[in-house]
Amino acid sequence: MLKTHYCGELNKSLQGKQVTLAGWVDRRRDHGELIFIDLRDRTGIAQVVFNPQISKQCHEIAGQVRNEFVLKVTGEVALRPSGTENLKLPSGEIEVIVREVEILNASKTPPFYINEDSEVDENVRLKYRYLDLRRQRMLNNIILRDKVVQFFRDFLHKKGFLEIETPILIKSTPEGARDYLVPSRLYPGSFYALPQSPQQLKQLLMIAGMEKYFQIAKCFRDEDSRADRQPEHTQLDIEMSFVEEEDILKLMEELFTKMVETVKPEKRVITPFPRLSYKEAMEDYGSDKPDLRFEMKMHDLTDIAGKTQFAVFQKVIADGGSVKGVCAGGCANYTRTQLEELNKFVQSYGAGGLLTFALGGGGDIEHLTLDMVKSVAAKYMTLEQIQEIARRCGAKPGDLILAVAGKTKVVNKALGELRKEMGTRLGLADPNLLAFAFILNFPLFAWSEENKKWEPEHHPFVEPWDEDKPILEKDPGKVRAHCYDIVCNGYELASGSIRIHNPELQRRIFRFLGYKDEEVQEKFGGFLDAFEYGAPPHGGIAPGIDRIMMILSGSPTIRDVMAFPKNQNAVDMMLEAPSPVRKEQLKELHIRLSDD
RNA sequence: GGCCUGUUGGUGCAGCGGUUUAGCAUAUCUCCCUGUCACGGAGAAGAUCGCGGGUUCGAAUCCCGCACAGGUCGCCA
Repeated sequence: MLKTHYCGELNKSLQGKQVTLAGWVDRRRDHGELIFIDLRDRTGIAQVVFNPQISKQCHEIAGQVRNEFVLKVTGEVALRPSGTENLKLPSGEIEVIVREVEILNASKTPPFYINEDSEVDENVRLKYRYLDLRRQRMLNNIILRDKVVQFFRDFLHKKGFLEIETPILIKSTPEGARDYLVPSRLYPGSFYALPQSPQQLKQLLMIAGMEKYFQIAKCFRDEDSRADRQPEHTQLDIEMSFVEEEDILKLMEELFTKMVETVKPEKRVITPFPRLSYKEAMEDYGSDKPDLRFEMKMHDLTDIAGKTQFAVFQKVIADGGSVKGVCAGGCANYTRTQLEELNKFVQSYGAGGLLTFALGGGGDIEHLTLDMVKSVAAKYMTLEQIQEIARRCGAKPGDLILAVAGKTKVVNKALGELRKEMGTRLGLADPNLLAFAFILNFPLFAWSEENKKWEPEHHPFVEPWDEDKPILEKDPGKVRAHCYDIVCNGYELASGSIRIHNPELQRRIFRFLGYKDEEVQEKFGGFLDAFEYGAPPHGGIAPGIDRIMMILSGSPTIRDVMAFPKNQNAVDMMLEAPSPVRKEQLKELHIRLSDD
């Protein structure tokens, strides 16, 4: 090794020892005679001092050094002169008096600051990702990620899981996201697909008798990116045999609770994790991934609205829509401009507009009078109706009720987003709280307006509830699934289900979904055959590691917790991928490009 | 594909129709400096204001188109 110690591990106990450090110049402070250099490596920063009276030669070299030069220095660890200690640095009580220095490599001036956490255009950061990763915040994220993954591995191994790799070149499946395809050289016109998840493979591992499987699995989806979505991401993929829904939930609760205790003990977790049905989540928060760090529930006001003379309400209700509201505490004094901003906000999610009731004055809601209420709808409503709305929303004078009327789906989306927005504006979400929750009782099927048929809400291998099996074909919308999500702070962190292991039931589901037998055989044949050979009851789940990291590290995007992410347009700015390939490569793959 | 926002020296920002020779901070370069730690001081250099049109006596500034980026809707079993 070119070094005897790491910068971050230097402290008083090494006083008088000779050490050799190697790392990057974080900062240089040149006082003409004395030169101080903050030498940085993965573990931290150590101040090294160049004194011409100790070594004239070293001092001269230090004079030529610039930021990000790679240095090897040897010298004695010494206590800093009294009064010059730097308490901000872990190694701030000591410094290294340099007697030998070697420039291992020079560096160009970096295109952005490495040594401070300033905003930099993300494209520049991504192009020079290797420099971006030198920055403290990025390094911390990478180190935290390592700890988390290490924890998962240890935890699951202790629970008797086997870590098993599954192939990356697999078969394209018809449903779900768009596949990334890989052309086959040996079979003209045929393609492999990259896994959207190792779903079928992990189920086959259960049939193979592995009983408890996990994998840190790369998953690929050729869909548009988002702040929390990338073309490729990593899942902690888990599958177990002989389990019921409750077993998986218990395991996950322990996994996440202990993970946070281990890697981020300063974060608060509420146990047991709250359990919400999908229906409750949608009704109370307008989302299947509610941010439960604060309450501010949505309340259904449709029945009260129906009794008013307000035409907007009448029309919406006649069309089968709903009216819902939330209470923004203490916001009655919002200005016209602020309200207009919120109005625009809900409109951007497709709502017709935002209806507000500002409840002026003080006291309690029983003493409210009409002239204390500011709302365009007030003149079409009685005081009693407004009071009823206020009571239902839990509003008191001084509060602002925000209501949206329209199609139920739009109302949920728009008001749900507004709820989150108000939570942010009012600082309701405790930044140290990780509000985990299970979302349960998903419907097995959802009606597709687009395709005019029932489609699996999750995927076609999900086990329906036993008591709902009789009505599977008769009342498909009512069939509940053994499907569960884990949400945290407004993100979907994991999704899983108990799978169908009975081939007869599986065939029945496919028949119901409108697949012809040949079609099923062609698309899932190899997979389904396996179920004829003693498939154990099994189920699993797959937490998204990148999203976990986003939340744990407080990062605004998934890109900040991945070493080498792609930008929103799925381009790797550093490697410049994707890129055209040579004609011969295409020819070998039997691919000809079309002109359009 | 739609919508919103942004694009000004290396980086981050200001300027939003006319003394702006485009300003500030920081980085860079030169010189000075023995206790700094976001060291300090003096000076210098560095920008066809994303691209292309248009409006105007005059455009970084207003309008249109395009490109790129971010956010989002659709999409993501």
